[in-house]
Amino acid sequence: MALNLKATNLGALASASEVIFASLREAIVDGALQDGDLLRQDQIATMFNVSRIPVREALARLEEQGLVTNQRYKGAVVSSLSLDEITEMFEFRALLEGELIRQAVANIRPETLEEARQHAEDFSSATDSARWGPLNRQFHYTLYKDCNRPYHLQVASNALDKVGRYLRAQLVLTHGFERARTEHAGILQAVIELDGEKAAELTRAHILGASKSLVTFLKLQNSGTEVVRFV
Amino acid sequence: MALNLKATNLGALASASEVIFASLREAIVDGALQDGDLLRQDQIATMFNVSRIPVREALARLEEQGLVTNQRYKGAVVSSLSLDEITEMFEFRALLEGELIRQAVANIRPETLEEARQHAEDFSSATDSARWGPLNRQFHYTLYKDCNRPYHLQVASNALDKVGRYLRAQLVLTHGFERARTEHAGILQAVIELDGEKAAELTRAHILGASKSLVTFLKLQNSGTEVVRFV
DNA sequence: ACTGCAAATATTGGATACAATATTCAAGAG
DNA sequence: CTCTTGAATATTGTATCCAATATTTGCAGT
Repeated sequence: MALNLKATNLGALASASEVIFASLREAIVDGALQDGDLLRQDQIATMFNVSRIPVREALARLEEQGLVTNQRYKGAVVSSLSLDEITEMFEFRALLEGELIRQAVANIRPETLEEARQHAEDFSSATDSARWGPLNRQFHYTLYKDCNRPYHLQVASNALDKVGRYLRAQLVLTHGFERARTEHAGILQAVIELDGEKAAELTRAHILGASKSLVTFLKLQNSGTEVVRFV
Repeated sequence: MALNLKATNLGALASASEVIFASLREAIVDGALQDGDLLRQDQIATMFNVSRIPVREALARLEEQGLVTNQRYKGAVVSSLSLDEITEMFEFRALLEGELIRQAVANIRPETLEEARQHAEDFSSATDSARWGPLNRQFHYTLYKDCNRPYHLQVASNALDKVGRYLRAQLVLTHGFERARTEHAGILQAVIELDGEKAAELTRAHILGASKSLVTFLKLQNSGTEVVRFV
């Protein structure tokens, strides 16, 4: 008899440390926790009603991802990036995501195209700026989906996580949103035309353009005395 | 009074979990621990004369790096890569390292050139095949050093770590060593000529060529019944 | 012998307890 | 008052212990 159950793999259910890791990660990526924020083991443990052991494991993982910096006997802080580091991250993304979309175009499926079109529309029509970041991500990563290169995708995704906060600032504070709308349309069109090279070039330009406007903006901010918390 | 001491930063000294992490990582990267090997917390803890707590943190970090796979309540095993995954890793390295060397050539310093020349020579003349892996790495990463892109470098280095074992197999078991000698000379020459584009192209070909011969070799092995442990 | 079950053992995940280090604060010297 | 210094407090790193789960072993029935 074929056992027809959608068996959820119980063994794979999340452990406490996994839940905490995912939760902290999300908070950092989308800005609920900000650069330099101190992460106290005890405080986090209390929030999740666990001991510090799984918290420490989560923090170790986050440090390995570069989202958190640990100082022995001092504690963990949310990593912050210098202007140079931000610039480098965007260059990295341009290199990698350009390649991703080129490969994806070679294998693109019609459903993926339709899905991407829908995401582009959702992004365009979103009025709540808090949703721009995730919708932007969905659009791009849907297009990359068919590239058939899981490791490339994961590395790209990690890199995006590290600048997620800054990217949101760019969308919200530098008219990045309006520009992204038209640039997304261009990328989508290139993919529809199955022109991988063009899609790659537009994607790189999209990312590097965002970087440029973000850096310009941050330089202006930095010339003031106060650190700006863009949320 | 100026206190004239060479102060070592005590706070930066390694914790138990860091030592264990580094140790396990090295063992995995250079093959002392092999694909599928089971890592028992208790056993490792005993070896380092500590409790399981720091071991668990080290394993969490290793998992985040992809060198180890954890199964809840079952344990951690050294990650193994399928042929497709190996192929992808080498493609990734080709993309990234090509870019690294191009950027490095643009900023290359004479000392770096001299150092790379020396490493190429050391590699060429090494008779102990156990040293080929590290020497190969030194040659390439010396050339990348001046690229001024620390994040790119770190990601490339992580990717190399994940295939370090397989790369060693390629050098030792497929005449990769002889080919690498001449290919290194070509890359070095391109860098000396400050031809970044050529250096990048040769580096990509070097990596993809190694991938091809490795995959061919592994396919042959896999057609047999036994898993081959190449050390 | 082989299968199915249950107790025994082994192993991991996490809580509690303690040691090592950092930070804060108050008292005394100047 | 300001600066130094040492005790008090806070926080992290690790050991020990217990709970949850997996694996192995022994035994009964066939």
